[in-house]
Amino acid sequence: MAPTPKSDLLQGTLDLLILKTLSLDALHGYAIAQRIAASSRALLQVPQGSLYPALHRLENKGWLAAEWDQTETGREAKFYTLTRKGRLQLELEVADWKRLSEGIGLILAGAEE
Amino acid sequence: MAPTPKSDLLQGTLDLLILKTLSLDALHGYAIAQRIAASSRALLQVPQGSLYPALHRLENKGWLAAEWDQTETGREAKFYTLTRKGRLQLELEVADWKRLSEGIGLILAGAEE
DNA sequence: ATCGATAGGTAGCATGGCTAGGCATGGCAC
DNA sequence: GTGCCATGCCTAGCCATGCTACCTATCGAT
Repeated sequence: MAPTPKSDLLQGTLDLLILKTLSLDALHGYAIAQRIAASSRALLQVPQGSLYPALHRLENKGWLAAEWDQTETGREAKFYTLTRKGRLQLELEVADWKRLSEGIGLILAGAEE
Repeated sequence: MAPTPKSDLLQGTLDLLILKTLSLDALHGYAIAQRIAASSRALLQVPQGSLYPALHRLENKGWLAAEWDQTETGREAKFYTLTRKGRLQLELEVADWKRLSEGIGLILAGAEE
């Protein structure tokens, strides 16, 4: 499949990815990772050991709410939804990302002054 | 000037910025920070407490070489140049950055599957 | 004389993702 | 029927990296 799956992403982007993904659908953790991989055409892959701690972190910050429910296949899973604070945070992180990627883009383009 | 100068950038991008900046010119540390700010139209700003340790780190990894010289204004300053290894590393980091920013772009665009 | 800009540096902290494990269940192939 | 893979959740401990907050020194302009 991908020539270099290359697991690690940059610090700080994981929250953004999770928040954005959950802004479209309430999902359980495992499905979040799948959705991120699918939506990014496998460019980004989130290892479980990064995902679950991140979900707990975001929940502690009040950006996500969790509840146990059943998946379509009848299994128990913890579903996460964005809170109002989470939506605000998502907007902030999107803005930060745009600033950063624009800045880096300028520099990589070799813009002088 | 910028509404939210917002100091901190994402972890992992600093090396890329330094390497790219030095790929165009040999510069001393202080000038690197200025160049990054100028090239990014002040979107990105590197605090000294991040910059100097990073330069030492990159030098230890063999990606930069340093030597003391004089600035145009006659001051002593430590000028850094990219090594061959540094150029290779730059290519890697540029590729990683593209993968990441493309991936995030897809997700923010709401691409499904 | 003093202040801002130029130029370099350090110590210590906090964050946050990774590796590497573990646990449990369900469905499918053999 | 049993063994394995996918699904689903989790934690401990490490380590890399950038940040804040300092310090030092020189130079030019006020």
